[in-house]
Amino acid sequence: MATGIWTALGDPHRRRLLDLLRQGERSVGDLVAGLGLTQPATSKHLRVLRAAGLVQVRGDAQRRLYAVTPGPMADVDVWLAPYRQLWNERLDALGRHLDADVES
Amino acid sequence: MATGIWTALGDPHRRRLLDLLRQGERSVGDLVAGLGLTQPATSKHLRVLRAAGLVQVRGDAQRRLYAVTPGPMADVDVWLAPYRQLWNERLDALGRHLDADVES
DNA sequence: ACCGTATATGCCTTGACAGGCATATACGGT
DNA sequence: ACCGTATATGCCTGTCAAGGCATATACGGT
Repeated sequence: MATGIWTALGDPHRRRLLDLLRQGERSVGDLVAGLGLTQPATSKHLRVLRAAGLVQVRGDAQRRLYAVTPGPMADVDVWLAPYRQLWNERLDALGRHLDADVES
Repeated sequence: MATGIWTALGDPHRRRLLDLLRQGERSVGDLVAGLGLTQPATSKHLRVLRAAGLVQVRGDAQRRLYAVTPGPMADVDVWLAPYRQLWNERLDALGRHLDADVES
């Protein structure tokens, strides 16, 4: 059940992997090239992402095609939501402040 | 400049701290009680949050009152945005699928 | 000046994680 | 059956972060 979504997203390499996968399915080889890490290291990151439910795998002959499954990110989004409201309030306040400056 | 926003938010205790601070300013003592950790451990978490620009401190006699400054979370939000679009598409697709089922 | 309260910092141990290399496994082609 | 390609796993090492305890610092009251 989406163990460690934050941990999974905490690593920059893994975020980069997801960004690469946003363009569509990619083989591990492609991802290795895109990451600059070794193949084993890349595979391990993919494992973490899979465990977190953030990616899906599909076998294609000896290749494995990964695709992003963003569902679990909703958890992060949900946590973030109340704060989004907070920082929007502050931006609004800033906007009003600037408007007031202009008017004065 | 908001170093390690993901790292800062990665720890559950720190997220809990932020959730506590969402209600308003709190002293370290209050936060210690709310966390269940020791006071030094709590202070260290607060240090990380401060370094990430997620909280602000204000001195009040010997107490230090912390308040949340959610600005840096926008970075996370920005990163998340394209995926939000992705999972909304999927939810929409699911919705259409269910509608189709209902219609059939 | 001293003391108590509130908070921060230092030191230490432990556990988790990343990444490299070597190796195992999966699979198709011949 | 064998081989090459593609990917996963095991093992090892270094790094880093968390949390506990002891201690330093800040500050107000007396």
